[in-house]
Amino acid sequence: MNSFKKHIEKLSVLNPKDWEIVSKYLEKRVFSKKNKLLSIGQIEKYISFIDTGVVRLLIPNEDENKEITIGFSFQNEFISAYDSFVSQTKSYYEVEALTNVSVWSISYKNLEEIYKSTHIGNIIGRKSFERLLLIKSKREASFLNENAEQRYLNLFSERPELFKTIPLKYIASYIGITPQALSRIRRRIS
Amino acid sequence: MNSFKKHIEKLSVLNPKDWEIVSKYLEKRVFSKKNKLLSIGQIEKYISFIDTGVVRLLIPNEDENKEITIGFSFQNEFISAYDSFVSQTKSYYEVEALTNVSVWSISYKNLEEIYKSTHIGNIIGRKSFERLLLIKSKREASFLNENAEQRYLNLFSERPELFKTIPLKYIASYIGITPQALSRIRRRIS
DNA sequence: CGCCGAGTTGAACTGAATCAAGAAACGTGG
DNA sequence: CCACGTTTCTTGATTCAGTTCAACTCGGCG
Repeated sequence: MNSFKKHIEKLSVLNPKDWEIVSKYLEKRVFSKKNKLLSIGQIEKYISFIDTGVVRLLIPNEDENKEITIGFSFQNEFISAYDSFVSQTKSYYEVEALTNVSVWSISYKNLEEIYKSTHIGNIIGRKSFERLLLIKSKREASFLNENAEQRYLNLFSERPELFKTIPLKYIASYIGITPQALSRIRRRIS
Repeated sequence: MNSFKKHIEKLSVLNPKDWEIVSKYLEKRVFSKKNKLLSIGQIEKYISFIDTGVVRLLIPNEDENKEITIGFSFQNEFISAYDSFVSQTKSYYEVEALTNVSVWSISYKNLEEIYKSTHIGNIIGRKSFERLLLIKSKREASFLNENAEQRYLNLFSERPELFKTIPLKYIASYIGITPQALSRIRRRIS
């Protein structure tokens, strides 16, 4: 729980009373590698803070083996199928554990309680949303006016940690190209 | 103000007291065609509801004439440079009036007041965010696993109103292709 | 040891960009 | 209300980035 506490202390001043309330609602959940934190069609019940591990967000495709990766999250980041979470409707993407994963989760209902009774609740909700929107917006812009090589280089400079743990084929999918194309780009620029 | 009221009544039950508070904070703003509601580098101060007109969101590009369109909004929709608004940092995109435009705006500060003193404030914030996130997410998925023709057809079926008022070159830019490519697609499928 | 998934490489193909030029539509001033 | 210039849209020819299909290498694991 300590990593979570430290993280939100960075986002905003955390008074002890607020923390008391928040911590009461934290649920620890663990998942082993390749398992799903959330499957297609389920309603996202949690917003989660990754204590250890790496997860991937993906949209599985009609014709198998053509799934697309829409995001990754690491230790000390929040993760949720936000679309589904905020609207409490079925998710059209999956959340999958790339490694063994351990998270601290707050359920939708409990988050509402936290909103009502603390100041920090809003910060958690707002900040993790801001971050998401920023990533999505950058991503949109990069699809619209960069080529694959530039997208790769950007990703590499902005999130180098990705390349330590994540298979290249998922990264290829994330930047919107085939593994073959990524392989060629990497050879070209090295 | 009436169109705004009707709109939020659709989103949630609106009690008279809440409306009294909200309406007090509404500012009418008008822009004539081709003017900007927000320029690059400014901080978005408002969340606005479009009473009449059409606006376009765009990222102007280093080499002129290569700007990219990242969104449109119509009558009875909310519009804001959300990224900038929520984080109160400089916007990297512009909001431009494609026609003469009239909006009802709520400033950041006043929205905080509304949050504190009404229930409807949250609904306004939350719903317009949900909508944005949904559009962005769909868009991301469509860039990743659809070709230009499919993107065009989707857009056409989902937002036919776009094609009545908006120059095709902006639509081309929005779906991520050149006007020439769009022209060819349209010929091919008709 | 043999297998399997991840990554690489090659060759052919294709969707969309680019460059260039002309046609159509639009709006502004006389 | 017409004439003009400007912007938008279309069409053609060429080029190019990235896909597809296929074969091969490499490293880890049962």
